[in-house]
Amino acid sequence: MIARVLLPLPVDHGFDFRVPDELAAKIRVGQRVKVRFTGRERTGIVANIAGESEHSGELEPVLDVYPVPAFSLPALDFAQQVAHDYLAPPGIAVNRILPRRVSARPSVRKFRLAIGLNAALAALERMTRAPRQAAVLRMLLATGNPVTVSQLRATLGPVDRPLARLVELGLVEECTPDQARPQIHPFPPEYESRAAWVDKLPHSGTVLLYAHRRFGGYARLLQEQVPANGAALILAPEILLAHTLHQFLSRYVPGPIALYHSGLPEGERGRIWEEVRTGKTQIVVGTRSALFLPFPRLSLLVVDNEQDRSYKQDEMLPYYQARDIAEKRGTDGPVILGTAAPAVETFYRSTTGNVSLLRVADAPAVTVRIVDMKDESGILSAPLLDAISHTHAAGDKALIMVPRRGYFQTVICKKCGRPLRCPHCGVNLVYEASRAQLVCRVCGRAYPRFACPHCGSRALRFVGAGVERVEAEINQAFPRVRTVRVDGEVIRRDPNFNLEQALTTADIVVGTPMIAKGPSLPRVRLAAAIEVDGLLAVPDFRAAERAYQHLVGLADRMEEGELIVQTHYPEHYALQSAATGNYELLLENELAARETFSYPPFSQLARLLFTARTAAQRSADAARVERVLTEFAVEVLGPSPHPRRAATDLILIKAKDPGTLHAACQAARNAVNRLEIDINPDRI
DNA sequence: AGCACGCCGACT
DNA sequence: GTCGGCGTGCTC
Repeated sequence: MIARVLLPLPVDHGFDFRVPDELAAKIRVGQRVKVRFTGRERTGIVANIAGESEHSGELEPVLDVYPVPAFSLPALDFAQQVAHDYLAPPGIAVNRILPRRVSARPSVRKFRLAIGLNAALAALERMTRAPRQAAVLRMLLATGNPVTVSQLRATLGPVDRPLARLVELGLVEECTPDQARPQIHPFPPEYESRAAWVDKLPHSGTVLLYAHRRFGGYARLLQEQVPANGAALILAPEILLAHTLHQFLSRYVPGPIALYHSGLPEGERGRIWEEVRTGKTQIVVGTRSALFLPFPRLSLLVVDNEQDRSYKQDEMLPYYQARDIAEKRGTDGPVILGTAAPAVETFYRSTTGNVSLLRVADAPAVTVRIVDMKDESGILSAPLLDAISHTHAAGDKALIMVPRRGYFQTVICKKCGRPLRCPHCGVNLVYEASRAQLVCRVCGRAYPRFACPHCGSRALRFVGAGVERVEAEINQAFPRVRTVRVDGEVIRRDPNFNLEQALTTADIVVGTPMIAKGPSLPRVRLAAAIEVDGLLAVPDFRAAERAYQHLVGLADRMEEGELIVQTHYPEHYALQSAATGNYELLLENELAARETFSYPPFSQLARLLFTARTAAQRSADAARVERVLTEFAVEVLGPSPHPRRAATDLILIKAKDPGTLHAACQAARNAVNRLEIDINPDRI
């Protein structure tokens, strides 16, 4: 008996190992095993079990079998299919997808009072010499609901000792998973009309659900259309949004709902994985990685905010597009692609047949005003300043979106007119206001004393506004308004950052487009998009579409109110489309442009990244690949240097159909060594 | 991925 | 004359 094992190596095949008799009864396809390979111990996934091997040499024995976590057969097939479709080594893919271990208990531990309210109050009275225990008890009393340790820690500091003592005294107890579930609320009447689309939903196939405020409908779907033996998976593009959706659905849907994403501790992910495989957990809310969970049968699959670029995995192999592979995941019921601003490619598919469209006319009560900046001076237009002061006077909140972090967009030499670039990376430097220095976003080098590297001049001009500069301008114009800045840096420092929470103490949020994602926020009555032209100018064929999506997303963060769009190009179709709610205007213009230049949906794209060390080697590799590609019906663009990654060149290839693209990429892979393949990239 | 094998430049 | 660079190929 032999086992074919997929090891985490950049090769396209598995390796055979002998199964010793004592493991023969135990070993199963999909399990993780320990083997000795090239002299060292490694773990891999069993892809096959067979009588004998075709390998001619001696076989090493399987050393150990780990029964859990394990792939189910369909889940293993799916993972291998994805690896194949995206030309990723199957061993790397399956070993990344399967969690490494299973923890016994949830890492998110919740505690609640073990005694009645009055008894707790009495205990609190007596607790004069244990202030920390008293604080914990007080917080549990105040919330009434189970509280997580991290919540306690966030407000009270270290709580492990007092908590343990309180449990010992019998005043507090740890919740079982069932007890930790929040109370189920009755479905609010105002959601009924928003959820009406549920009755019109087809029972199978891919559905583009073009609607605002979709959460209520999802809750109803989970209640009504998931059979007792079925399961449902709901995807959100980011961890934060998955959290929000999970919280919402947990309030209205009885039964446990698991949350699964890459940010969870490994053992926790393994625990949920096994609960899903054994059918114990039937409803999961998660990010793209949840698509690989081993559901025995899936009755419903939702990809919410299908247009979001976060569905593209582009940090590590396999570089898959979750929205696309969701349709290959296989369900008994429908695959719902939910959005209020459909991706052009998805909407186009709904007009050509294989996706059905369910469109709900329910735009929120937001008026859009486009301000022509040709008539304005400064960064904040007069109408915006006016709107801010009115909003603030009414006690309402505002969101200001700026497409760039930092202070200025760039710094230009007054003498020779060139933007200041990093001498090492060749990309434009950005100004870091807090330390008054220029920094390179690619390599991180800082230039505290700056002069033009080209002509040596010290006379510089700072152009374009970033989030920090807009925040400063608002603080200057409205000294009494409390602002909060939200960008990647803020989130990195505080991963638990919560915009809704921040708005309880702040009046205005100034942030990058990340603030344009998520459900509506209470009391926000004004939103503004500054320097929208910067979004439209991004060198990417999807730039206009993205600008449109950001504007719709920003408007959707208000139940009602006004969106102000500042631009030098007020007649641009993407802005007009967002302002009037006329999606077809965007669609027609985009489709025309993409047909002309042969971009998706009229072609299939792949990016080939050449990563050989020397520039000479990279261009030799690229030339070789170009020669190979002449055999295929593909268009080749480049090579050109990668805009953000040092020592990387890229070629873009366009093909008419996925099959041709795949074959061409395969040939390129075989032609050179240092090559990464990114099929259907989210940016070009 | 690691590791060995193999062919071309600066050194005890 | 060797040490060592990394391009190429293989590992069950």
